[in-house]
Amino acid sequence: MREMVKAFKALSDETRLRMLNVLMERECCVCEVMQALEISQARASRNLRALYDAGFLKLRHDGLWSLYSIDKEGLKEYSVDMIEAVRKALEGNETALLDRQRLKSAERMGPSCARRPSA
Amino acid sequence: MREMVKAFKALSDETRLRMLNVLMERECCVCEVMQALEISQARASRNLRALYDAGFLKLRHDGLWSLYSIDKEGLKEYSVDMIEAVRKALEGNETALLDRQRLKSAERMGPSCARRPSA
DNA sequence: TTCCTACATGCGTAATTACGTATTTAGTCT
DNA sequence: AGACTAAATACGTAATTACGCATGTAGGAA
Repeated sequence: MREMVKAFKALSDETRLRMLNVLMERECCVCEVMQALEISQARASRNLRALYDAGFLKLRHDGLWSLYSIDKEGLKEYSVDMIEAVRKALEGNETALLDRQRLKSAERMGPSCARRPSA
Repeated sequence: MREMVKAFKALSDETRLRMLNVLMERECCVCEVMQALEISQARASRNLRALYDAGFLKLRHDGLWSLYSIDKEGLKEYSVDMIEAVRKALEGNETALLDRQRLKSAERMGPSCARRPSA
């Protein structure tokens, strides 16, 4: 769950989407991304790391360089069917289970909102 | 592009993911969601609206009630293959095109980072 | 009309996020 | 060793986001 929030948060930024776009071309070092997007080095480094932490990028080191590339498996995790992905991310989650439970019991108990129009 | 950022932003919040989880059960009015998640009315209303604005929910009004339900088509837009979804979201985008161009021309011109290790 | 309910929203505040600048860390070379 | 380069990060700041509280809006019933 926390994982999924982090993943979506990583994708909800224009700079990082542009980075994915560039990395689709090929594996890049930080300064290539920085030049391609015309952003500062610190900004490139930080945003690449965010994508990496969220599981969307692979990282390998070659001497002085940090080489980032797309982790297709990481991206695909949320690809097949987002509805199912959300459900899966929440189904082991205690809070989410309670949410559903409370929704269902509300059907029987008729709380303050019992007069809800029938679906 | 702005659309996609907004969509991911809407999904990058625990409250809203829990809402999707509950709405998978069935269409709900605001106060049902509010009760299921045990959150305030204002919070429920605002976060449902955020999901709606991002294109993930459908909304119909029945008298006094606002009934939200999952818009499966909206969710599926980002479902088939997220890699392709990102690419599509960016391919008409001028900035993104420039990003790619700069990346490619860097190969030829050998800027300050010309000594990048071969891929 | 008046009252009640369901929902939306304006406002202020606290928390989070993004970024630039400057610095640090670490690999490479002489 | 010292110089140079790629990348990471600490710090301060501005912008954004999420929320509670209070209020506003509108449908329905009396």
